[in-house]
Amino acid sequence: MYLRYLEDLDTRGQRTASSDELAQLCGTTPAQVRKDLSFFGSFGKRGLGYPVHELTAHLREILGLEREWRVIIIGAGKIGAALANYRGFLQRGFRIAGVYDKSPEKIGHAWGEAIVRDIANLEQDLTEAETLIAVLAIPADDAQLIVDRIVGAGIRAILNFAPTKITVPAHVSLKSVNMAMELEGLSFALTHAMANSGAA
Amino acid sequence: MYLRYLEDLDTRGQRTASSDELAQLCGTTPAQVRKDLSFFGSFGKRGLGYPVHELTAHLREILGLEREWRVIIIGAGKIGAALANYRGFLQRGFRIAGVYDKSPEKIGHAWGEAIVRDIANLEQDLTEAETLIAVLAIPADDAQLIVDRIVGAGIRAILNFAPTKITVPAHVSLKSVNMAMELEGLSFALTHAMANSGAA
DNA sequence: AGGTGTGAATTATTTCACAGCG
DNA sequence: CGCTGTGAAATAATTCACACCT
Repeated sequence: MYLRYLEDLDTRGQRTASSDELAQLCGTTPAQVRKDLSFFGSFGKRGLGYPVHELTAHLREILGLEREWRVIIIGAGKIGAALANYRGFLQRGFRIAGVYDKSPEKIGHAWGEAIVRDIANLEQDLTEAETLIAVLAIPADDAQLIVDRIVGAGIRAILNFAPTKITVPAHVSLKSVNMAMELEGLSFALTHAMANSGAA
Repeated sequence: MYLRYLEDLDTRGQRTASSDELAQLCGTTPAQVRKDLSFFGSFGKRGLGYPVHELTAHLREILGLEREWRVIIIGAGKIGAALANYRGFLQRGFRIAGVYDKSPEKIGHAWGEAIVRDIANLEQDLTEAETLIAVLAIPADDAQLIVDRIVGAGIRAILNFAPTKITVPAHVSLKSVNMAMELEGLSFALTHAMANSGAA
């Protein structure tokens, strides 16, 4: 999050930013900003704030964004399409290395830059070029099966959009996004008329 | 999350579930399950566990899912399409009440059940039928502007997919999903080879 | 003055452990 | 017995507040 706003500031040519300013942008507190950043090092200058450009580079380094990551998308449905076209990915060093599906109607069709490949080729393709990240955009039923396969084929991180729990070995990182659950959270908030201070 | 798994158990005809079992399913601890549920009431039976069907109903009630929510989708791009087609929404009581866009090529075209409407009609439409939830699937640049408009028109909860911070008044609930940020989290985990225990 | 880095104090969350009910 | 509900204990996260640098 800090990186996002620091990049904005950097683009606008701002040289330094105080913890106060970053807190405002990110919707948190100055103390929080200082604690968070100090966990990784001592980047600020007393009396001045944090050097925007330098800190941006530091955070990129910390997040492992200096290299390019090959990402495969599994599932050439609507969600897969949305993800493949999402500019944010390329801009931040994530290259769509392939899109896979199992349905014959989709295999072979061009898809943005890529061509939809048969999911049967997966293991083969993954051994040819190191690909560690997979985005899962398939129905819930197939999810765990596919996960086991891609983990077996060497995938080390998964971003899951299938609305189901999936299990991975300890050496694999997993993040899940469940859109229905997000809406239910909003339903709860509306039902209980809770306060919200407008954070992002 | 509990609701999701309880519904599964209910469908399979299971009558009761212990905090141990729920913890296993949800990837948490039995103590956590009991604390969480006890916050809302005393649903379990000692020696037996929680009555699945009954608890499911309680949670639906708590989450405000007994009623139907009208949801509008703003932005008829790829992400909007993915969301409009997402079954999970309807299954859980969220009815797509309209899809809006500003681009003339898209307006008027059928779109699943709905027809893409001109975003200029927004205020009008919203006053005709109570609609409190909006899903934002538009580019970052337009986001805050649109948010101000829909909030002005009476929207009280927003699920934001635009990769930018948006600000809302205190009475409006906001959840943001930032896919690039999720991937960056995975990049960090890979770079630092952290452990992960396979939670959902 | 202006603003970081960081121990100490506070507040929140999670886990423990056990009394008590079915 | 088995398993919940819940105070008490242990951890974790956030905020305070101030020494210290520029």
